[in-house]
Amino acid sequence: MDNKKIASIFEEMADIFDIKGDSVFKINAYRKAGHVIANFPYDLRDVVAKDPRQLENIPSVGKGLKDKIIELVNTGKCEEHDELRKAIPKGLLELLEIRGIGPKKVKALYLNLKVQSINDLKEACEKHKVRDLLGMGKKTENEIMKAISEHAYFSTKRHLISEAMQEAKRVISFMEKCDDVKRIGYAGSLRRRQETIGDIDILVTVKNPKKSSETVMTYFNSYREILTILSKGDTKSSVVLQSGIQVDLRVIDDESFGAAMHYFTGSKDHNIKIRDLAKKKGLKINEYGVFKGEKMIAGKTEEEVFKSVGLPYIIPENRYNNGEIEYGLKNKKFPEFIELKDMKGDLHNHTTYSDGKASIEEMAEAFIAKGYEYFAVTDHSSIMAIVNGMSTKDIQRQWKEIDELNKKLKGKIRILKGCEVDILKDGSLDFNDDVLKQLDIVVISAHMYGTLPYDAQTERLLTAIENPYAKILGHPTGRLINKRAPMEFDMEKVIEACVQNHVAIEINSSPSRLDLPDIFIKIAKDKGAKFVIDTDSHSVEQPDFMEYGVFNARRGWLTKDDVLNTKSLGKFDTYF
DNA sequence: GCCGTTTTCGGCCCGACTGTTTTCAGTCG
Ligand SMILES: Nc1nc2c(ncn2[C@H]2C[C@H](O)[C@@H](COP(=O)(O)OP(=O)(O)OP(=O)(O)O)O2)c(=O)[nH]1
Ligand SMILES: [Mg+2]
Ligand SMILES: [Mg+2]
Ligand SMILES: [Zn+2]
Repeated sequence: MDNKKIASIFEEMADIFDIKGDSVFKINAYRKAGHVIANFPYDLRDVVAKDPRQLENIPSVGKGLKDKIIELVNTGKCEEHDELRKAIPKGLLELLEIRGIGPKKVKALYLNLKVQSINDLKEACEKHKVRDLLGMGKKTENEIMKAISEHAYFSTKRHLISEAMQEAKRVISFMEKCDDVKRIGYAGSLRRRQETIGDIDILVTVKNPKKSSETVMTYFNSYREILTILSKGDTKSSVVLQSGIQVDLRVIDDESFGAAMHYFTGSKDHNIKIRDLAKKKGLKINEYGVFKGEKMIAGKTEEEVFKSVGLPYIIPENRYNNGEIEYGLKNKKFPEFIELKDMKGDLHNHTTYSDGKASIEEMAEAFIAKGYEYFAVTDHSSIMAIVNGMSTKDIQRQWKEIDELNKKLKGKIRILKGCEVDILKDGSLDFNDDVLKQLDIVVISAHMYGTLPYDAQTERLLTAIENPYAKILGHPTGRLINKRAPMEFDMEKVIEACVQNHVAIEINSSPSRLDLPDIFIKIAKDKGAKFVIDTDSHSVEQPDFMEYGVFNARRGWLTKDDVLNTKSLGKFDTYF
């Protein structure tokens, strides 16, 4: 019963309350708690074991949910949840996945037509029974049919940020060709640089909405990659692209740029909190501006919006209502978070010596182009035979090549000798000490035995971290977004061991890893950890991934000083 | 169900689009 499971139970309870028609505020409370718990960095099992009263300090958890969490942790289930599940057929919940179908329609379809699954719904539409229900008609039926086939065709998974970003840039360059567009930019989770992206949100401003919005919308809907147009109005249109990703376009008066960008960047929880603050000050904030009565008093820039509620500018990466607003109100100023330009090197990369696609020299050229001072070559160790892991002979041959290249590239870049050495099942490392002690950089990574039980996994990682040659803990959870779940282990213990043993924690920038995950970065910093931000490059293009790691580091409140590879050679090795 | 610089009750963000409606509910952002 980990945090994610507890969160999903509260979210499911919210859905069932919703279908039953319970209080919308209670439903929101369950949903919010689910969301907070899914992103809560401390393991609730530990909180319950140490001091269950602390649960009430979690925002959105009060007396009621505290008891439910305790029940879930101790017994593995929750009585009220079980009763709710019995109260409705299981298949009703999957109906909510269909676009345009919400709790009210689910209830009506079930009560009137005995619809209990997506299949039932499809049949009901085909037999034209849905159109007879109150509030539904022929068009509703058609839309549902369309939405069902879309649901069957496209995966419901969230998108990698790298892929969403590419798609967004194509849409934006198309939209830029429309003369009526004044300013354009991506918003939503993409602008917040969230680890995964649900859809692409794009904001367009125009000089004269009355004159231009229709033109802009029509132009948008002519984009050749569009599969379906979901909606089209004066200010807003949603479409689905051939690739299955949804694009939401919002068109607003350029005078409202700041308020619109703030609204559309979110997150939703951040927006709600900001609007609530405004309300308490006698103001109203929406996407058009900040209003005192009828009068717009701010909204040209995001800074104005924040200022109206007493806040300094908050970077998009941090807009989650998970502490940034309280901090801003109190301190009026944020730390200077790390930036991409602070990076001086990359300490985890692969070459043709294992599963990389480029030679050491080609990688060196790629990093020189980035303006770095140094990079480490860290190919796989021998147990990773499936990715051509290196034997001792291989790595010795590699050292020779690095020595020669370092002579050749002197003054341009410095290549460090390293290895991504596998953590074996017992926590020992996959090279002997003779090899390890000659390396500048030892990244220790677990690629195998990812499904060991919680305690065994924790012990294994601790043993590896305590190895005197270990320098960097590579992609700590081992997750592959949408493909492989993170390993289960005691994250707090692992972080603490890294701090004690002076092992830097990697923030792996590869978009399918993003590991250490963002939610743990801040608690690791608070425990005194040092970090490296690496790309784990396997080709000359992948050094570009660095920005994704930096964005996550910013979300984790890291400054330059927290990250070793913002320092020059010789300035960070003392940590290891 | 949660929460408190209007503290233990009475609020809880605010708005666009669609389809069906004759004034708005449902869904979504
Ligand atoms: N005030 C307010 N703003 C919202 C609400 N829902 C969405 N927004 C704003 C903030 C969101 O970041 C933005 C885009 O909505 P999305 O549904 O696309 O969410 P977002 O991009 O944050 O995450 P995603 O990766 O798409 O799931 O619209 C809401 O209920 N209230
Ligand atoms: Mg979005
Ligand atoms: Mg969206
Ligand atoms: Zn690697």
